Amino acid sequence: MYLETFETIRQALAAATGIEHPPLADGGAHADFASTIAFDLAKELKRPPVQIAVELAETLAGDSSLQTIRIETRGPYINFHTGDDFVRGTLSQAILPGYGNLPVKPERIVLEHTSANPNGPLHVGHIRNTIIGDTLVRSFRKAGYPVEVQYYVNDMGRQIAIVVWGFTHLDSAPRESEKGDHHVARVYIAANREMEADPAIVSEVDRFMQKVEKGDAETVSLFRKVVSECLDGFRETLSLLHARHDRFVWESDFIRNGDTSRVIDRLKRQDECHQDGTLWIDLSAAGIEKEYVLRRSDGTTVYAARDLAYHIWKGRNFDRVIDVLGADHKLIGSQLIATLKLLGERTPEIVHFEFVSLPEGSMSTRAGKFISADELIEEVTRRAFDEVSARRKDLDEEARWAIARSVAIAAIRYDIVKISPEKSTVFDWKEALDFERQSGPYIQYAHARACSILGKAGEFEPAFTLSMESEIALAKHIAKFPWVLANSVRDLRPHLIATYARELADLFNVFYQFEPVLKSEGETKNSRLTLVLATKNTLKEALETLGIEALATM
RNA sequence: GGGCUUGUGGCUUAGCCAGGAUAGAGCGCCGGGCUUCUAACCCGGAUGUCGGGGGUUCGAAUCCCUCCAGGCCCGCCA
Repeated sequence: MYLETFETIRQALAAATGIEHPPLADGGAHADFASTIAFDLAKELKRPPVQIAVELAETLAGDSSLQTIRIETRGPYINFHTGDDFVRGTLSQAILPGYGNLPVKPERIVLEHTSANPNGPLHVGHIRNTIIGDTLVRSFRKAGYPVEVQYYVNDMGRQIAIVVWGFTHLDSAPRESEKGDHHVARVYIAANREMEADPAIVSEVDRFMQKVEKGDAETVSLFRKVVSECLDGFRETLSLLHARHDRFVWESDFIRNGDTSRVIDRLKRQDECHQDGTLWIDLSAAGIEKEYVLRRSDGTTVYAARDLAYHIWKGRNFDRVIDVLGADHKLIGSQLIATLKLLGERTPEIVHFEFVSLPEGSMSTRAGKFISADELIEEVTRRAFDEVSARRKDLDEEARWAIARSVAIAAIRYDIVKISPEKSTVFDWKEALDFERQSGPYIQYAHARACSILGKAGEFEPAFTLSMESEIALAKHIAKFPWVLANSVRDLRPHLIATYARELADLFNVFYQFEPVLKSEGETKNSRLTLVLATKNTLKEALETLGIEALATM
């Protein structure tokens, strides 16, 4: 109802003023919708905006498409108030499964996220990428787009060569029940220590890199083995976080299939391409002064070259290419885009997020300075179990663990997604372990409360007569869900969904506090039950878009 | 040094791109509310030079300039 009503008013405003895109916004505390168009016209008509607003309001009142909308002016502002039909329309949509789904679109999207180097477990910085990426994937799918999710496996970088050196030169047996990614990290950290002590090892690592690029079978299989071991660990962690990739794309494939040398050959024909030892691209025309090196003087390619091949492949197979990358990739992201433009290829839309650091400083896999996602999940789950156990003595242990696991992921995902990606953050255990307001569990709890009421109510006849302030406010917020989803997808900003879901839970809790449902009667009871069902459904859809389970009980 | 980015009550933050009506929340603090649909809840109170300064505008947290502070980047790493 929100999107439709918004459009109706916008068109009426356009018709009344002749302005093609009249300003119209959410009315906030003042109204359902509001326009400041009188300010714009005041300058043009050289008349006071208040007068213009009054006249415009009169014209709009005569518009047949706005019959159910109350129009008033407040000084120069024109405010629009929706009526009963808006609430009725909203609730009848919101009680249906899949509420918020937007029309199916033909554009196919490939979205790449996480793509951490397989040299150690995912840590609390990496999962910011995962959670932003996965929430975007879910949002896009709900918004009607077919999406393929890819993980780009950097399987031939220097870090992996270091790991391989460690596996072949150090005591590298896995420990009892050690996850593959943690095992790889241990060897990687040890190998780095050895390298610091003996710089001669660097040339041995270089040899591994040359051999893998040439396709030396034994070396390739060594690389594959350690990378696979690490990826198995990643998959386990990602699955705990409810993030799923459709495809893992291996970087080395773009060497083997010739795509990398093909893109370099194409670039050689460009004036911007220079070969003086290294092969590099001059992107100064795009405002980038840094040389974009694609090939080393020893003839091996660098990451950037393979990344170009990967992006060309994505661009040719999909209509939109979206990458979620850390802010440290901003420069190379713009270099990548500038080079793809040079070649006339499709360019990616890149969502950058800022770093997560620890109170003692930035994280480093090499130095072993990080909090792994696995540790985080384990600790938060333990705390959630204590919390559930304290509240639900009626449940057996297995049931409590099940709720705790779900609550823990809700807490983690929400804690991360609620912050705008452009803010750098310092990881804080206290916040990670907070299950109260502005948390994932808080929203899950509102959903569980709604489920509880509906479970006790049994069958009922939908009704739409709402009159209390908290009822109307809740219904009007439910109306905004498709609009918020559309904005989130348009701006590539998943945290809008997080904010929305929290506000919805807030409004439901206020309604819950003041208006009894099961103890009310007749039309009022059915209307409140309808409102509770609509809320439950919207909370569920919003939570699932955030990758959080909508628990029926907790 | 250059580039990008962030700076909003004690702490965490929304709002900024597409400028408008008293700057929203949460934590913490103070005071209330469970024989009532799950208190992971709700209500009330105190707390703000929206980093500083200048500018544009009828109007600036929002746009521009400048300064200050934090983060990130500036590899033949990825």
